[in-house]
Amino acid sequence: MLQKTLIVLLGPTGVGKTDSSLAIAQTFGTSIISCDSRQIFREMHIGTAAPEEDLTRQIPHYFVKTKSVEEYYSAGQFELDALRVLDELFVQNPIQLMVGGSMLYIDALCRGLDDIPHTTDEIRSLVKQIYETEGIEGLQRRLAILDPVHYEQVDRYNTQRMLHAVELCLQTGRPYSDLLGKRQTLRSFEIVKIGLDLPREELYERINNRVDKMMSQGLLEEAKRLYPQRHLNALNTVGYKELFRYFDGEWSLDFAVQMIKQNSRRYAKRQLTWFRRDDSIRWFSPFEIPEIIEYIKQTIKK
RNA sequence: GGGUAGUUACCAGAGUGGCCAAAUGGGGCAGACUGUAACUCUGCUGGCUUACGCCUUCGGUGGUUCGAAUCCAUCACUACCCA
Repeated sequence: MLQKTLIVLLGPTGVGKTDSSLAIAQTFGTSIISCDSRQIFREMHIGTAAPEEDLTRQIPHYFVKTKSVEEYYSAGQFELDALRVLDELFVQNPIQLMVGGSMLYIDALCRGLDDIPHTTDEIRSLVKQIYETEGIEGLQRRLAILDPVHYEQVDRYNTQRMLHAVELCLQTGRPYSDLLGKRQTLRSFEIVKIGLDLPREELYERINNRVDKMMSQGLLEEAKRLYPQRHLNALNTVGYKELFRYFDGEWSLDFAVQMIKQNSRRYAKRQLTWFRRDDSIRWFSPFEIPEIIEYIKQTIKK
C-alpha cells in the first residue's frame, strides 16, 4: 500500500505548470487541485491563464472558477477547503496532485496557518479610518501599544501588514502575536514538491508572449466587463489593473500592455524569491516531464 | 560645404573646476512577507572588499590646473537648420 502523498507542482507564472500538469495527472491517475488565488474566480479566465475546457474535461480540477469575484476568499479558507477535498480524494487514490503558484496558498496547505479569526467589516473600516486620518504613524502608535511584540518584528511601513495587525488586535482584544506560531504542521500525507523553472531570460520571454496571446484572446473585453468591479480585491490583479488605467484614460493601450508584461515578470521574481527558501523543492525544467515523473515514482514511499 | 546643439553608468537624464563613483527616474538584481498575498514592503545597482578603503569611469586624444564630467585645442560621431 502506497503512503498517501501529495505532489505539489509549483513555479513562477508562465513557466508552464498547466501544460505539464496533464502528463503528470494522467500518469498517476489523479485529478488536479489548483492552487491559484486568481484562477479560482470564474469571471477571470483569460487574464489568469486558467486551464482551458479541453483540459478540465479530461481531468477534474478543483478550485478553478468556483468563486465569483464578489466573494471573499483567502489563503486560510483555501487551507480548509483543500484539506477537505484531499481527504475525499485520498480515499480513491493515495497519490494526489496540486498545481499552482500562489505562494501563501501553497504554504497554507503544506505547513498550515494559525487559526486567526475573521475581522468584521466594522473593525476593518474603523482601522482604515485611523489610517486615512492619521497615516501609517497612527497605525504604528496603536500597534506599539496593542502588540509591542509584533511591533518589533513587522515592517512598520508596510501598510497592509500594519492594517491587518491592528485589525486583529482590536478584533480579538489580544495581541496579534499571541495568535501566531501556534500552527500545527502535522499532515496525514507526505508532500513531494516539484518546482518548474527556466533561465530567467526564457521565462521573461514566455511571459511577454503569453501576455500578447491573452490580448489576442480578448483580455481587453474580459477586463472591460470587470471594470465596474475594479474596486474588489480579486481585481487587484496583474492583467486587469493595468487595463483599468487604460479605461480611465491614464495610460495608452500599448503602455498598459507593456506594464502587464513588466508586472508579470516582477510577480514571477517574487514567486521565485519565496520558493527559493524552501529547500524541499526539487527543481526541474518544464521540458523534463519524464524526469519529473521518474523522480516522483522514486520518491513516493511504499 | 556652412551653422547650431549635443555625446554622462543598462536606458533616460541632472551635474558646468574640489563637497562626484556622479542627483533623479526607469529598468534590472536581491530580499521580506501567517490570511482579500498576482497583494504589500525593503535594500542594492562601475569593479574588488565583510568593512575601512583601494582601483577604473562621464565620446577619443592632447593640454591648462595643486585638482577636470566640468575649462581649452583637436578628432570622431549624432541631431536639427542653411546651402
